Amino acid sequence: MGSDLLDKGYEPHDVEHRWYEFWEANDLFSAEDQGPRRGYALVIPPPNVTGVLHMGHALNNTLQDILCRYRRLKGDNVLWMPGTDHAGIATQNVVERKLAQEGTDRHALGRERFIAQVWQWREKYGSAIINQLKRLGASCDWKRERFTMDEGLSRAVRKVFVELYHQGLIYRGNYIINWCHRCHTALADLEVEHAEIDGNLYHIRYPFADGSGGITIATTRPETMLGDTAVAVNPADERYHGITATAVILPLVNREIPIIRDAYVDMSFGTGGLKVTPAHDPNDFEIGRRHNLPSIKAIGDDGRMTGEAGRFAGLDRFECRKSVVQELQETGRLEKIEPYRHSVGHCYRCKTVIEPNLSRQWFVRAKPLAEKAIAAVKQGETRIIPEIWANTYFDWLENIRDWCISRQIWWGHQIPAWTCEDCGELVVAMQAPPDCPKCGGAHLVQEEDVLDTWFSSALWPFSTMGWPEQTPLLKTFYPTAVLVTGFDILFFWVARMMMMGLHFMGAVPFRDVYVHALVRDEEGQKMSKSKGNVIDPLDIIERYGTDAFRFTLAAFAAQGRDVKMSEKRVEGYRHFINKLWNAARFALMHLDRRYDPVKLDELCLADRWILSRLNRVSLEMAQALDTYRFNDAAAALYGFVWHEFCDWYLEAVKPALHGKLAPAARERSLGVLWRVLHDTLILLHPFIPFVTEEIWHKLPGTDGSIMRAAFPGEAAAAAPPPPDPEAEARMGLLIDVVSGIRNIRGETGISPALNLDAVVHPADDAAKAVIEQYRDMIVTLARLRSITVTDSAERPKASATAVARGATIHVLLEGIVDFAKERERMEKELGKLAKDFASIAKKLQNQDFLAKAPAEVVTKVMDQQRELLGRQQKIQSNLDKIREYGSAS
RNA sequence: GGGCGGAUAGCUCAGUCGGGAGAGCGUCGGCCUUACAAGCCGAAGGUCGCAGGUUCGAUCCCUGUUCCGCCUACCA
Repeated sequence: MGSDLLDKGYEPHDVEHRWYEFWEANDLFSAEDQGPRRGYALVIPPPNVTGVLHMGHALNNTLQDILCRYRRLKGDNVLWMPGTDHAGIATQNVVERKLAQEGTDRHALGRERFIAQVWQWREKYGSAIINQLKRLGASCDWKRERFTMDEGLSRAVRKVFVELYHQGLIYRGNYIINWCHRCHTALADLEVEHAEIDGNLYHIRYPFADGSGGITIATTRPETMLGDTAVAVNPADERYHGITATAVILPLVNREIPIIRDAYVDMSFGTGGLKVTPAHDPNDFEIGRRHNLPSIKAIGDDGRMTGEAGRFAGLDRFECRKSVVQELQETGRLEKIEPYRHSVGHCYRCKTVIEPNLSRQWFVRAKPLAEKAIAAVKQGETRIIPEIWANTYFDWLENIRDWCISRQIWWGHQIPAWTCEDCGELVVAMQAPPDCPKCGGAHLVQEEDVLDTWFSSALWPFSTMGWPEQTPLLKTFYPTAVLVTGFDILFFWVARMMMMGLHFMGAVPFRDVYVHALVRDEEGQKMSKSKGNVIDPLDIIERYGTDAFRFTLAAFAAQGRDVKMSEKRVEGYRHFINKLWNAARFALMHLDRRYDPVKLDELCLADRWILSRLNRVSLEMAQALDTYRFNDAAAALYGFVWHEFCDWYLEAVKPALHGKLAPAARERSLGVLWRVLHDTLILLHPFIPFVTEEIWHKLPGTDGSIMRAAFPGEAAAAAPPPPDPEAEARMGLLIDVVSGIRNIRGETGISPALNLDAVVHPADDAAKAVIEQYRDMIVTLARLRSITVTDSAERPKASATAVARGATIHVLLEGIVDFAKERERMEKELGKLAKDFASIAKKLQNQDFLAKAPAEVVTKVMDQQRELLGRQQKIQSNLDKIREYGSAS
C-alpha cells in the first residue's frame, strides 16, 4: 500500500516505451550461440526494406512474439532472427522516383553511383519498419539483425549460385519470360498476377499467298501480328484438309508466312486458325520450336515497337494496337471485333500489363529440388499447420516450372558469371576470375543482371546464421522450430526455402510451418489503399495501446479463418487490459511482500478453487500454444482473469482481505492472491508484454524482468498445486446458490441495496456442510441480511425460489415483491424445463436408443432426466403455493 | 478450366470421439456495492445455408445444391 498504488486507469504510452528500452538495455532478447538449454529458433519473414508496418506484419509478428516469449518462459534458449530483405524491384523503384524528382535518372548516374544512392537511401529510411516492429513489442534478437545484401548473406548467395550452376541446376537460355515494361525486367511466373479484363477478340483475315482464299484468325493482341511467323491449324481439322495453299500473306506487313499444322490448335475456337508469334507468346514459342520457325521481336523491352514492326516502329504497344486495328479496318482485313473477357497478367510490383517476351535469362531447374521439398513434408520432417495448406504446397511443387531468377535491374546480387570477350567462354565463380580459363584472355565482363530477391530470401534460415561457415549458431538453431507466415508467400518463399534448405543444409529449414490468415477490414474486404479501408496498426497502437492490439490479434487468430479487424474490437480488449490493471491495483492495496508457498490444507474453499483453476488454465494455455491455437489460449486467459479471478475470487476473499475475518485467514488468502496474480501475469505476458511487465515490477517480491520468470510448473518455478476437482465442485455449488439468489433479485426487480433473507435447503449432507461452512461467503456475494440452512423441504410463506445443483433456495419476499411477477418468473422457468425435459424423455422412450447407445450415454441421459424432474417438481410445488398465497393476499 | 475455404445469436466468430448449441461485442432491465461506469448484477436472443442420405441419435459423417471469398491455369 502507499506510494506504489496504481493509477485508476491504465495508460499505455509511457509504460510501453519505458519497458521496451529496459528490455533492450538488459539484453533480454538475446539468444546464446550455444548452451545447455534447448534451442528454439524462428527467422522473421523479412519485411521489405522499403516497407511500412501493415496489419499483415502486425499479426505475423505478434504471433511470433507470443511464441518466443512463451518459449523463454518455458526455459528455452530462444533465437528470433530479425532482418529485412533488399526488395530489388521495389527499392529500385523508390530510389528511381526520388531521382526523377531531382530531375535525373539512374542511367545518368551510372550503375555504381546509383547503387551507392540506394545504400544511402537504405541507411536513412531502411530501419523504419524495424522501429515499427519494436512498437509492436517484438522481442527479436536485434543485435543479430541481417539484411539480404549484407556481405555474409551475399557470399551465401554467390556460393549457392555457383554450386547450383556447376550441378547443372542453374542454366542460361533464350526463353519466353514475363516482361514488365515499366520495371524493365523479367519476372518469374509467380510474380505475375492474373486479372480478368474486358478486352476484345479481333478476327483478322490472312489471305493465302496463292490468292485462293484465306484463313481467319482471332487474337486479343492484334499488334503482335507484326511478329507473326506462321499461321497454324489443327491437322485433324477437316475445314483445312482441302486447301492447297502453303502460305499466307501477313496483312499490313505483306510478309509471306507458312501455314503449319500443329495439334496444339483448338479446333473449336473461332475458325480454328491460330496466328503464331513465337517471340511474344509462350505457346507460340513452343510451336515455333517444334516447327523451326523464326522468332520476330516486334515489341521491344521498352514497350515500344521495334524496327521489325516496320512503319509502326517506335509506337507504344497500346498505341500500336489502335493503329493496327485502324489499318486493318481500312484495308478490309478486319472481319469483326467482339467483346471478350479474358485473364491478363500484371506485374505484382507495379500492376503494369505483362508482355510475354523472348529474352536470354537465367533459370533454376526446379524439378529435382522440388521433389525433395515434397518428400520432406510427406515424411513429416516439416509439418504444415493447418494441414489444409499442405495440399496447396504439394500441388504447386508437383507442377513446378523452371524459375527465372535473373532481373534486369541494378539493385541486387549481381550474377557471378563472366563472359570472355575474346573467346566467348562463360565462367561462373565466387570471385571475378583474373583471366579466361579457356583462352587466357583478360577481357572478362560480368553479367549485368542481378538475382531475384527471392533467390536470396530462399537462403534466409541458414544464411542469417552464418552459412557457408559451420557456425555454432547453425548447430544450435538449425533446423528452426517454426516458420510463421501468411499463405500469400507459401510459394514465393516457404517452398523455396524448403528446396534450398534441403539441398544445401541436407535438412529442412523448419520443423513446423504455421500458416496464418489474412487481416481484412470489418466487412471482410482485403485492405487496400485504393479502397481506402486500410487501418494503420500504428494508429491503433497509439490510440489503444500495443497490448490491447496484440490481444485482439491473438484472440481473432483462429486457424483457417481471416482476421477481421476493427477499432471496436480493439476497444473491447482494451477494457480487458484495464480490467487486469484494476485487479492488480486492488491486489496491490493489500500485498506488501513476497508470500511463502501456500499450504493447501489450511486454505479456504475460494483459495483452493482459484489455485485449481489457475493450474488448469496454465495447462490449457500451454497446450493451445503448443498447437498454434492462439485464439484458444487468449480466450482461456480472458475468461479466467475476468470471470473467475475478478468476478468470483476477488469478491469472495474481500472480507478476509478487509480484515473482517481472522488475521490468519487474511494471511492465507494474501498468499494465494499473490501467487495467483504472480502466475497469471506470467501466463499473460506473451500476449500483453507491457502491462504485465509494469504490474510485475509493482508486485512485491518479484525480481527483475518478467521475461526472466519461469512458466508455472517449469523447473525454476514453484510447482502449482494440482487440479482439485473437489474444490471445484464445492465452489460450483456456492456459485450456483449465489447466482440463484441474484437471479431472483434481478428478475423480480429488487434493489441491489436491499439485503435479503434467504432459507437454503441442501439436497444432501455434503452440500449442507459446504453451505454451512461458507454461509458468510453466500451472505456477502448475494447481499443477504441472513441465511438459514434448514433440513425442511417446506417452502416459507411469501418467498421466491431458485433451484440450484444441490440446494433449493428461498428468498423471503414478504412485503418486498409483487407476487404476480414472481409467478411469472416461475412459469417461465417451468416452461424452459419442460422443453429440456421433452427432448430427454423422447430419447428415453426410444427403444433403439436404449438398446444401441453406449451404456454410459444412457446413464448420463437418465441422470439428466432425474435432475430435471426434481427441479421441475420443486418449482411446480412452489408455484402452486405462490398461487395460493397470491390469491390469499 | 481445376482446386480450396466459409455459411452457427443482431454483429464477429469458437465448437478436433456423432450424445442436452457457446464466447466476445451489441441489445434490454437494474445498479456510482470503498479495484475497475473502460465497471457490477440480471435477462432476452439460434430450423447451426437449403434438400436428401447414413445412424438409436447429425452443427459434426456422406451426396447433391445455393450464395460468398480465395488460390491456381499458356484456350488464342
